[in-house]
Amino acid sequence: MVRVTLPDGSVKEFEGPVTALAVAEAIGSRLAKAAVGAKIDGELTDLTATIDRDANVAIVTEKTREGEHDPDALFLVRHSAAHVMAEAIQRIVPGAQLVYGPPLDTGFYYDIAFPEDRPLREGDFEAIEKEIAAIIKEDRRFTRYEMPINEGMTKLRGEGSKYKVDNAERALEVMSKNGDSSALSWYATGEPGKNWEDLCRGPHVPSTGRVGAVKVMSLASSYWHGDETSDRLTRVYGTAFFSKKDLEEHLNRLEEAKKRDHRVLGKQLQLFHIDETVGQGLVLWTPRGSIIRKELQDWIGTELRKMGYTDVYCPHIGKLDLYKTSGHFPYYAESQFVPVMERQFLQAVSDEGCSCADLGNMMATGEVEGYLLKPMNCPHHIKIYASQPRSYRDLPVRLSEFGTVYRWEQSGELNGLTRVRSFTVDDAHLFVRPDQVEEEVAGCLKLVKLAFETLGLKDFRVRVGLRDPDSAKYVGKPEVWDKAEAACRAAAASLGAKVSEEPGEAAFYGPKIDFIVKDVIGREWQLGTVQIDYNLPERFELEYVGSDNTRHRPVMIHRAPFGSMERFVGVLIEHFAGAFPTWLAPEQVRVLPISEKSLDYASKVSAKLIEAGVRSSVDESNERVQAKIKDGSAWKVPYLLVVGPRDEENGNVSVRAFGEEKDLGAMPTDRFVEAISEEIRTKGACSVKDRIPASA
RNA sequence: GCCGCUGUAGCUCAGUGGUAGAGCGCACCCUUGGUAAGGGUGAGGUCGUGGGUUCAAAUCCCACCAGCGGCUCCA
Repeated sequence: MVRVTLPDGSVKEFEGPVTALAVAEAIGSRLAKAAVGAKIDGELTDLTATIDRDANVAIVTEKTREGEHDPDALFLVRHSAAHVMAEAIQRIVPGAQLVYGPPLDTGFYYDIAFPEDRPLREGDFEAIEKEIAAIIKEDRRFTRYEMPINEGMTKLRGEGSKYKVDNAERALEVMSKNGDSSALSWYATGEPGKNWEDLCRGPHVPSTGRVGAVKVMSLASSYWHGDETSDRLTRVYGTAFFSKKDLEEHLNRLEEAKKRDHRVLGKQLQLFHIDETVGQGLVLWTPRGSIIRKELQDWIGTELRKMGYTDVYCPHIGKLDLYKTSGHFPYYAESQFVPVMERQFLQAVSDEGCSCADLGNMMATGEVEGYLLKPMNCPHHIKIYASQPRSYRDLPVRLSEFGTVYRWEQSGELNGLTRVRSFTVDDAHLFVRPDQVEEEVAGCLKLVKLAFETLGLKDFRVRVGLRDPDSAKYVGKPEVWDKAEAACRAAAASLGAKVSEEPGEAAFYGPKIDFIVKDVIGREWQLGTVQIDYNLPERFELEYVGSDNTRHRPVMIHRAPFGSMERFVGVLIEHFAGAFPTWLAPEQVRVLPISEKSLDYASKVSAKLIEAGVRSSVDESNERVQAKIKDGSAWKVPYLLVVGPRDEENGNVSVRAFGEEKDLGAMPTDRFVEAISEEIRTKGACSVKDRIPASA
């Protein structure tokens, strides 16, 4: 007797072992038809899986009861689509060896080793999709079969794919760790031995016909086991849905996301420019983008003064010795710009024909002195702290600077504003007594929260970056690290957001709390960060005099609520899709005269706004107002003021707000100036729109 | 850094061995128009850079530079 408990709590009893499909049938024939898989005691399985003991069983169908895509169903369809695509590709390129093909959040990929003389090209996509369509049409059953380990390994070795042998070995390793069963499993699409098959743990949808719509998306390269010294593989990305309609919707969403891409909008809205003549990853802030950056900077600066920070300014370079003490040089030499060498050494080096390695060594030993473009601001700030004796009464000392740093990122990593080689950190370093750490960290987190909340950034996660116990790249004693990590954990827990702990993500000098957001194409970027550091104070022998009149070591807190201005603005561009809130908008108001006759009045209105500190301009073009509106909308200007003789007579402006289809009606110019000033001052907490009665 | 793809007018893109194209934008003229494109005329490109093949190269080949998608890295 097998008792099956269904998700609604009801129980069905069966004489003996049953398949999930039989359970579905017992519930209803429509459900059995719609079923693509099952969840047995929480584990996703094939519909043909046997239930031989009492269990909780849920039948997985395409959509949930609420009509949404079921993530488990999507997993099944994509995992199955990966098989179908692999078969299609092997039909087209017979020598292609399959490596690994997992489902992803948005689709799936298959890593494949292609013969050198027959690489896969994007031109092959059409043919692959045609084959896929044919395989789907054949509607062959996904058939699972198992083999004992020895027999299975013999079979795999006989087939001669080192990748599959390796997959099996890895699977066995995991299985033995879990004390799991002792069989390898294959899935044939159709009949084992007759049709195409792949070593796979499953599960899959019942048949290829259930894979509704597949699209081959892109090609990329990868390494076997992610190891760059190992085989290079071709990663074929695809996505799959149960229906063509869902696939099309997904592709449309991708199109829409592309329009929000900060690199696209940055060009379109003239927010920044990256010029290959200036250099890769070196951002030129154009006037419009500079306004956004400066508004953010002024705002956070005001908040910092309220919180007791003081501003400092530092040069962009420092002597190698400074960075030897801090630990940046030579350990991070590869991720920095090469040092600037003093002239006399350069001369000597060229005369003596030194190699790069020699030079590196000489710089490391101090035989040759040079300067480093600063990869971080902390060493300079530390020296400001150390420039005078400090009493416990002076602490915390909070030094802030929008400091520009330089890092030699790998060329393949550079990406618009989000990964660059020169960026400005909204940096500050707090030198605190040990008893002040908790409160000061809390203050830093409060600031990050304020920044994120004001801008409406809700979709982020918090990561506590801990040290990797197996790595030697960290400086400082384990006890000190334990203390700092405990402090980070406690502070993060107080945030009330989803927090994950990730070993290996710490800075080399200490653990950190990072705020991470996703961009429009799903890539994650670290923005704000708060880091507790017991190590640099040690390395630089920082001190303060305590109430006991003896010397003590301060603790440092590194923090940057935005992270870097470049990355933060990049993320904001995507967050707002280029339509910035009024207080940040490069152009806040554009006045559109109905004809040349109203040009004077338009200029007067605009002058009034500018006088009140609003960024305003007049569209003087020889166009009809319709065209001016279209143009103003394209630039995503928050407010367009249409003015004609009618408005001039009454001292009015006719207001049109970005994103509103209809105009909001006329209002006295002075009142508009007042309203928008208020909107800007409150950073959008109140809006011009609230003050205008909608026009009839 | 590695693999793949791409590079044509300010922007988006077509052209694929035989004298360089479109739309938008820009300039000028006409139009003086009340809420998402009024009309006309014109300027603008040694086809990313450098080599090579060819009677002839934007087009084919090689190298480099840059961008894109990944991988790897990421203080």
